[in-house]
This record gives sequence, structure tokens and C-alpha cells, in this order.
Amino acid sequence: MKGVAVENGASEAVGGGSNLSHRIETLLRERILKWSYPPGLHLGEIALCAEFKASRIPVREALRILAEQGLVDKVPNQGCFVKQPDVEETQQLYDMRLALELFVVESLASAGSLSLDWLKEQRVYWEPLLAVKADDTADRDALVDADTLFHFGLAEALGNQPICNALRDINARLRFVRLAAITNAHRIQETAGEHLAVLDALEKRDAEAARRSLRQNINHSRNKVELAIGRALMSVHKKRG
Amino acid sequence: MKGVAVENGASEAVGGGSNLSHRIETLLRERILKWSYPPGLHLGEIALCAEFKASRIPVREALRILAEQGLVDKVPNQGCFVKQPDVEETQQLYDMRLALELFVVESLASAGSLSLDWLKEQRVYWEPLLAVKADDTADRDALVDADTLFHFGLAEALGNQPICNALRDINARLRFVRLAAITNAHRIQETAGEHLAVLDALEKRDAEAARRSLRQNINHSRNKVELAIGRALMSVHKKRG
DNA sequence: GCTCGTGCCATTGTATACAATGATGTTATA
DNA sequence: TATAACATCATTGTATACAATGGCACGAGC
Repeated sequence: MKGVAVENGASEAVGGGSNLSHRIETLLRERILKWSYPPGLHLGEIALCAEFKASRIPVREALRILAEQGLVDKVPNQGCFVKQPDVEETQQLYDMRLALELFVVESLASAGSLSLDWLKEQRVYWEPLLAVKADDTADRDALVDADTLFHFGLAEALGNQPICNALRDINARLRFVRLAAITNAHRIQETAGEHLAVLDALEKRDAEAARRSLRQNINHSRNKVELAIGRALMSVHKKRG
Repeated sequence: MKGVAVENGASEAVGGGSNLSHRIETLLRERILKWSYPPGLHLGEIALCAEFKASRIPVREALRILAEQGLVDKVPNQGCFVKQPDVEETQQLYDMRLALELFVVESLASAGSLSLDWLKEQRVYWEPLLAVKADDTADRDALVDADTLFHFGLAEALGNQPICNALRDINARLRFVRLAAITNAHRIQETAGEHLAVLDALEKRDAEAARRSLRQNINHSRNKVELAIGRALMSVHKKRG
């Protein structure tokens, strides 16, 4: 381990990879996802070079990757801009997620290849949340992570790498919006119920029921997120005006 | 300047994008897909620099993109290698394609949003192929293109950009293998029949039937490709031995 | 004969520099 | 005042150069 002597003013430890490109990429992604860089912000290569005290090469690499993942927009001769939340695109990403996950649960139900340990583990997590109280200030980040683990765990159980990768990418593009997906106690209960329904169906190897429950879950989430994007855009506009 | 005696006579005009990275990327992809670069071939940055008379920067970019698309493997401290056809990965890509396309036809059938023009156009193309003769030396490339257009047309009709992009990527990764998918008259007839069945189901807005026919079509294709990969690998091994 | 250390080399990451392209802003003229 | 030509700047693509890391082979020592 070597001491990382070169760091920017915000000297938070960047867990990221070993090379500078990756560190910059991680930092940028973090700031974009946390809205620390507001949507529409111009990300000039030279400005970023100054900010990270790096040359253009690593910055370019980072921007390229973020552009591929859809977190920044690359306008041909003007530079990069922090992606604006886009309702239509978000809906479409949700649809793609739905497409992949429907297939996943259908396959899992047919194959019955889901480990019982995992099923139990998920049950243990979600069942208590059926009775969550309104004023329960549950850790939202933890909930979002658990939700991710639930969905991602299904995909992993199928063992299809391309599908897992695609879902990971979709998740990255949706995450800064999904923070708003689980907002209140009602939605937490609802989510828990839907997840448990999926688990039940998988255990019974009922593919149709699994598809139905999963579709319900994702569509509910999608609807919440649509509202959240509206709010977020409004707030951004307010800040600008 | 080092006199590296690498002469590629391929001075053909590369239609590709305007920048060097993109041209190199296109050339490399072409050669990999055409098996002009055999699987496992080491693609050293410096060798490629010499070959394309470019500096490392564009070459790196090209290699990176190809690595992302899965056409080359990037081994941490050894460089890039032309991807070996991988039966398991191919199967998984087919599964992912199936996942996306099942959702596409299901949605299209439910929404009934497929243009009648497109339906007719596809019918006109595939119906004659039901009666193709054994010795009919149809243009295989044209058939593969038509097949691609059929499947891609469905996705486009749904208008979901992320799904279209994903399918395009999958196609790129499968293409050098799919050339072997439609091999004989029997399979051509079968394919035509399956496609027409999908079209019928979509016209009747029967989502289940559409899913069934599409699944059949893709699974048949998948099976053929599995055999083709086996043959290809065998041939490569023979050449090596 | 086997194992371990060392030095060389390929790969990789990064920095700096230069050319070209397209956008923007300014000024001069009608 | 409006428009057109021009100057300037930001972005982008590319080249060359240097540092660092890890692998591999060769040779020395046990």
C-alpha cells in the first residue's frame, strides 16, 4: 500500500481502483449521484483537470465511461454536461429492467434453482418490514441497498453474466433517482409484501405468479420514481430561477 | 523512429467515423468478426500502432471499446487478445436477447402499436421462404440481415431506446457466430415459419402466442449456433495443431 | 537438481505539447 | 441598426515522452 499523496481539496478517501482515471470516474459519479453536481452543469475537461490536479487523459477516460453509462451528456463541440433526469428515459430503463427480471424470475421458477438459504435470508429481512410504523425512521440508504440486493440476488442466482451486467448498468443510471423510490412507511410495507410474494411464488415454482408479483413491484417503484423526478426537476428549476 | 516491418496491404478506405480511434476500432472489429484475426491472437498496442501508423492513444481507445463490447479480452498485464468464442457466454447472450425480445413482443401485442405496413412488409419477405428449395443458394448474408431486421424492427416498434441499444450490442457480440445460424434450406423454412407465427400472433394481439413463437425461434437459433461454435472451435484447433 | 533473487522487457498509466475544428463574440461596414 | 467578416477561444484529437508496475527468463546459490 502506498500513501496517496496527490489528492484534491475534497480529500475524502476514494475507495476506487488503483489508477487515476478510475478514481476520477468514481469521484465524479459520486458527486453526480448525490446531486453535488447539479444536472446540466458543464464539465469542462480543463476545469476538471484543475480540480483533480490531473492531466486530460485520465479525465477524458473518466468522462467517456460516465458518458457511456449515461450519467453525463456529451455534446459534440461543447463538452460534457451532467445528465438531466429524463422521465421518458427513466421509464424506458424501468421497462428494460422489467424485461430482464421477468425473464429471471420465470427461469428461476421453472428451474427451481434458487438456493433455499437465500430465500430464507430474504424472508427474514423483509417480513418484519410488513409491520413498519409510520414514524419509523428506517435508514433509507439501507433499504435501497436491501432492495438492490433482492433484485440483484435473483439475477445472480440465474448466473447469467450479461444480464447481471445489464442490470448493474441500469441500476447505476437509475440510482440517483431511486433514492426517492422508497419514501414512506406505506411504500416500505408494500415493497416488503411484493418481495415476499415473489419469494413465495419462486418457492412454489409458480412462474406466472412470480412474474405477476415482480411486475407489480417494479411498476409501483416506477410510478413512485416518476413522481420523484417531477419533484426533483421542479426543485432544480426553482434553484435556477 | 523504429523500422518495424509490419505491412498490411489493407489500405482500403475505411468508411468509419471521422476520427482515427473510430476508424481503427472499425477495422479491428471487422477483422475480428471475419476471423481474419484468429481467436486468441495477441493484440499488442505497439504492434497495432505500427500496423495502423498511429500513436497509442487512438489504439487504446479502440481496444477499450472493443473490450467493452466483449470482442477482445483484456488481460491485466499482458495486453489484449481476440476473444475466443465461448459457448456458455453465447448461450447467456441468447438468453438475454430472449428476455428482452419476449418483453418486446408481449408489450407490442398488448399495445397493438405495431404498424400494419411493417407487418405486411415482413410477411411479404418471409412467406416465399416457406417454400425455399434445398439447393436454393440464397444469399446468406442477406438472410442474416433480414433476420436482424425482423428482430430489430420489433424492438424499434416498441420505441424503447435502452432495449434497442442492448439488442444492438448483443447482436454485435453474436454476429461472428450468427453467420452460421441459418445454414440450410430446412432452417430457412423453419425460421420463416416462426417469424410468420410471431407476426400472426402480434396481429391477433395474442401476447402468449407471440411469446411462444418467439421463444421457439430464438431457441432454435441458439441451438444451431451452439453447434456452429463447436465446429468453429474445432477448425481453429485444427489450424493450430 | 531445485529454488530463489535479480534484471530486463512488455504493458500500462500519465503528462505535456501541438494541430485542427467548430463556436462565440466583436468589430467594421452598409 | 443589422449583418457579415474576422479574431479568439474552448474543445477535441493526436503525438511523443516518461514513470511505474508486473511478468518472465536467466543465472546464482543451496
